Amino acid sequence: MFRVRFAPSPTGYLHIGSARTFIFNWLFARRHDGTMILRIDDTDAGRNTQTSEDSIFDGLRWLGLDWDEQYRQSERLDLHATLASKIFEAGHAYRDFTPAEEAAEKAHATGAATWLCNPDMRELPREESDRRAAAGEPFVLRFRVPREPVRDITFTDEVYGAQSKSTADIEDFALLRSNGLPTYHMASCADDADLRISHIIRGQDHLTNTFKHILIFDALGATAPRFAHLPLLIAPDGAKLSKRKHGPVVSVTTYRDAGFLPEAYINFLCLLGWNPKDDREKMSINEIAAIFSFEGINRSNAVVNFSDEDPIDPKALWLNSQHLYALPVDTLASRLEPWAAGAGWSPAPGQLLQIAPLIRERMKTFRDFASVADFFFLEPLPPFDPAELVPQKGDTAMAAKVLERAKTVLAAAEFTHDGLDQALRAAAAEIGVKAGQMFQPIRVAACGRKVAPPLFETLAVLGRELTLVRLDRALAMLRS
RNA sequence: GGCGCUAUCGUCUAAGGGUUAGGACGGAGCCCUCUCAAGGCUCAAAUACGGGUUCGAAUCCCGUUAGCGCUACCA
Repeated sequence: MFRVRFAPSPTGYLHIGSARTFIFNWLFARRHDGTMILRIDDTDAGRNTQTSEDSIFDGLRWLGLDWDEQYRQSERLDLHATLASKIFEAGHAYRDFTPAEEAAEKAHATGAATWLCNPDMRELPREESDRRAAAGEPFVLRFRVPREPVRDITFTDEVYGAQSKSTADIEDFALLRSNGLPTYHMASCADDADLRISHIIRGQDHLTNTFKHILIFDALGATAPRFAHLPLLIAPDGAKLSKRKHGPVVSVTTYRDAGFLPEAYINFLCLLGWNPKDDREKMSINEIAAIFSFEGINRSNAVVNFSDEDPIDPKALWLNSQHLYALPVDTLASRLEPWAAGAGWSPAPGQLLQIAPLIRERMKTFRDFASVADFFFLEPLPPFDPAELVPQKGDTAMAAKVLERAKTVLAAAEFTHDGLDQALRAAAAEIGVKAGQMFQPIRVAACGRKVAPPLFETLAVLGRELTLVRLDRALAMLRS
């Protein structure tokens, strides 16, 4: 039985890289009927905030992906302490009484040179260590990285393959801070062992940490899980995505607020660093879950292609439009409701159902809804330049003639696609203008602009009464 | 600095010894067409560099360069 976990630390909002990590874990769990665990890694009390935790849940809720078990690291401190002392008692860790300031100074003094350990502390006799601890002297518990002799720590990453690192290059890292709280390495491994995590799927920034983690699992007498590291998401400038430097593009809420379909956004994220090995692009999460495997994950970082002018990756936009188009009309209509309300409109029952098919291929995201569908809801129309009413290769007189003729024809025509098609084409022929010259003034009169959905369907939805009112108003504009 | 990882069109990627190096987004053009979209077709666009191994290298090896990561009592 496979068990995986997503372990965010609540120190910001849900980052898109974190969201992707969650998704890949979820995919792996669902693919293998495994268990998906959400664990809040909140051992750094100083940096955690409730707001951040809320925004992580908000983000996950929007994505619509579930999990099976949930834990909070701060509620498991006893376990961490117990396992840390187990490591200490087994001789795999020692107390380092060096004051924090002094340690920082020392690290500074050596420049950026590799710091391995403080031999004085590492070799401190147990009796003295016990005595000083009993006297209340603060200490950091450090892992005693085996180095006599030096040996290689190895593991096989599911994505990156065979990995190896010499213990000569691993410093004696901290397990417990001087305030008694576990470090990330300690808490994470203790929980992973206790929760019997079978696969750790996380960002590649943890690849080198894995050697330390294997050391901890060994010291604990636990079998290390399998590891799968994911290539990172980076900015176009090659830097790691950060809020400070790149702004809101790194938050999933940006995409939610931009009117993305969560399923499309998930699709987009999946295609960053993973591919199905065929040419499929638009896929549902379930389609992906059915074929997901580590083999499809590549090893180089992926750029999220945003810019100052456009904070959204064009491919994400395209994928969203594909998902939008694939939505059944009634589903689309109901998804449109909040956006109509957000624009301040109150659609009549069934109105969105009529509008949806006319605008579905004209929206990249829901945010386009307001600008694409406004004329269905605004009455009267916002002011527009009467010159817009003039057709190609025509003049004001032609516009007026067209609108006059349209009035009489539309007063009688059947308001369906075919009825309007026949009536208006016949009218154009009668007054000697081209079809396009006939349609354009009517479109502008009815929609308030030149760019709109196809005329016949649009008029059919608008209805005879409103159409005639707008034709009259346009005619009046022309005459004034 | 040390250690680790990575390197195919602008971007996401396919091709794991033999291909005119394929697809997608974006860009350009054409077609379709009542405008705009959508759709169809076409074009431009890549194996970082240098050495090997091999009959043959994007693919394997070494080096260089570049990027990223780790090097905290952050995660």
